[in-house]
Amino acid sequence: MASATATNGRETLASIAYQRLLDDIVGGRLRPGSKLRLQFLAERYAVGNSPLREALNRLSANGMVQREENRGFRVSPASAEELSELIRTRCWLEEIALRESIRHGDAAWEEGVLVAYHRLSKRNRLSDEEYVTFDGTWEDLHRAYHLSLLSACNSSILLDFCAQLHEQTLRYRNLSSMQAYRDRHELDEHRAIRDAVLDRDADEAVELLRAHYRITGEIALARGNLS
Amino acid sequence: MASATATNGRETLASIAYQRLLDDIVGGRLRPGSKLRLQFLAERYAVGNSPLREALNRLSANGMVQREENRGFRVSPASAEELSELIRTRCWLEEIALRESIRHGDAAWEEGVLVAYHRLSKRNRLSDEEYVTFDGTWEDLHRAYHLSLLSACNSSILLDFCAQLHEQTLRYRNLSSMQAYRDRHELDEHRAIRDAVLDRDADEAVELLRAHYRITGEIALARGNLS
DNA sequence: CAAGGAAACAATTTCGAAAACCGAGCCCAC
DNA sequence: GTGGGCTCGGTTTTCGAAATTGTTTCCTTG
Repeated sequence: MASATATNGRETLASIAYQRLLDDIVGGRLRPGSKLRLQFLAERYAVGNSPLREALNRLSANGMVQREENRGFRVSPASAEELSELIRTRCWLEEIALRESIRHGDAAWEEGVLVAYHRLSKRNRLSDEEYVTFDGTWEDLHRAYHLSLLSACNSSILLDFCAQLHEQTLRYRNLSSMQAYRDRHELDEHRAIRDAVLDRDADEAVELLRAHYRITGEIALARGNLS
Repeated sequence: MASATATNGRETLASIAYQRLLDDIVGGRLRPGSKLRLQFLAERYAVGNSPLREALNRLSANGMVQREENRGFRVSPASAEELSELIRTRCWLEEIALRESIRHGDAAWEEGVLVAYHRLSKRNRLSDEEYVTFDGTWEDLHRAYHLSLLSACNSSILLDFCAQLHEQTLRYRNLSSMQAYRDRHELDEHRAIRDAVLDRDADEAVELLRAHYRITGEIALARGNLS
């Protein structure tokens, strides 16, 4: 998510805290708007004061937590308005990135899309228990697939913004009841997008991608309990 | 720059350090790629270890400094490639924001643009010594003007991204020799953009804005000493 | 002489405690 | 009754030192 960060050999406590905080916020286990007391977090993650503050400061810079001077941190609140703004913005940015990718992507990019889709679809068919892998969770594969579509846009900055927006919308998704997604045939949508992309049909691909996000947003809006 | 931050009454040392670091990096006084030793910074800004680390972590999340685990921080390197990527991305994002603003902006927005341009032009004509004001430096007014153009785009997220890109390009501008900008008639360009915007001529406004950024980029590229 | 490894040094990272701060409750004057 | 100031508990913010990690140097060994 953070492009300006090279993860070296030994991980630091601050980075571990960052990851776990991000997971808990995106996963909805830390509710929107809730206060993040340092003592509570220190017990929860078994790390000290300083690494926690570093992690929280990083998160505050990309919008996951809010900071108020001398009043500590809280999880960024969630609202229907912000969600629709998020999706609107995401559609704008990903349209650009996707068109550029389709225009400039080479063979390696095509193969990357293909592989990312393949992994996602495999993961989709198999249950968690059957499919033991190091490729990561379904969410990881899903993120990897979507970013692979955009990865040839020739702007790591734009790609980074898109990744941030992905994370933000993922939070809303996790906040709404998971049952809402039962009747969704996401894999079909993902396949259709893949096909349009590999056909280099930019207009079609963009339309499918936007519909994909619109539907996600509508489901989250309809069934979400945002507080 | 950071939307998720409410600046309350009393300022904290971390925020002061953040501001001063940002100023020094954007202003080019801390060279791209140079190591940011904590002891050095602590003396320079007369703050302790912890607030510094917090500031650096915030900056690392929006790309101004790079972080390497267990190896500290350094100013993000600058390169001709990154500059052109920056400008390309900026043109994409601001085109969207400007079109949306022109489409949705109300009377208050128009007046905001007008006032922002007025302040900038006033500052332009007068020297620093004559024009004593609390409106801020030329750079502040310049930023305020450009953001006012986009402010009615109905996406604070997009606006935030644009502000980040503005800051990044400002750094490149400051890295190149200031003499390079001598023959530039920026105010004319700003006025032309303003007029097109107030006429609600989106195509014209976008074209002028992109040209504005392209020229800035070319000057910085031609005359910049980026290391 | 090259390669490997221990030791000394320098920097970052983390901890524990001190200081500063906010908010609430309370008292008192008006 | 009401408003202003004061203290007090809880929290955040900051500091100084300890622990950890990375780096360089120098010595030994093959």
